[in-house]
Amino acid sequence: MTKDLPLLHELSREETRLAAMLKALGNPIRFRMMQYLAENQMCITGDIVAFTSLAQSTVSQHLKVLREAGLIEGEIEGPATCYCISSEGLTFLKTQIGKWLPDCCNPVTGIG
Amino acid sequence: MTKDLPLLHELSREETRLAAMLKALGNPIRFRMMQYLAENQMCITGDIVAFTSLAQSTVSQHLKVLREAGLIEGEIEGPATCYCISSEGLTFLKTQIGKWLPDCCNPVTGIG
DNA sequence: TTATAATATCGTAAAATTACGATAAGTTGC
DNA sequence: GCAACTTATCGTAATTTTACGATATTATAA
Repeated sequence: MTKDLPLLHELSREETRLAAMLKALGNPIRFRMMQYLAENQMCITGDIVAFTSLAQSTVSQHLKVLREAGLIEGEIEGPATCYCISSEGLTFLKTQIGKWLPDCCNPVTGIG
Repeated sequence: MTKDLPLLHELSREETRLAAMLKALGNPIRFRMMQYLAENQMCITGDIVAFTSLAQSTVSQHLKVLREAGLIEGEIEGPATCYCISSEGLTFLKTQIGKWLPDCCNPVTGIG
């Protein structure tokens, strides 16, 4: 599962999680899905399928990527699955990005 | 160049740029390269090649991705190229992520 | 001009991602 | 039990990404 990076040292656990989140969000469709989930608070897979005009299996696959990255949470609601944005995940993302590379290019002061 | 998203509406210009940055940073090697550039303020391609144990052409390709995402800047210094983190780019990234999905899961208060 | 040095680009093979249809798995109601 | 409904997973083709060696390209020095 964990591939060796051809670098002098590995990323920390937190850095690895952050990079995985960034990778998941780097896909425009998943990026847009997150926005849709935020707008609607929560929704079921079928809503997103209707929203995207993608095949149901494709949407389910994208949701799996977002879920495994810890960006969304899914709960079974009867025959459907109800997805919502993971508050913990989004907080982690914003916190980590906010303090990322602090010695360089501070976003408030511009000093770095 | 611009692919149509199979979604009800496209991403804005800023959202598209943000997604491209996230995609570039989603690769662990490029993520690590950014850290290395931040640690060393700036460095030439050869430094990163020695740092990573990747082929020179591969490193050059990754640097191109980071540069096209607006995350780093390269300046020709004699026969070499001197790279540094783009202050504007990193500021954009942090600012955009900071205010992304504001109606959901505020990182400070947790209300949303 | 020639040689050296550093990097970018080209061509290509391997790996990963993306998307789809088909199918399986689960829940609800009869 | 069965049928209807929703979603997840499987198998697979097309595309993209990644990595490499080989080859330009550009700058410096003699």
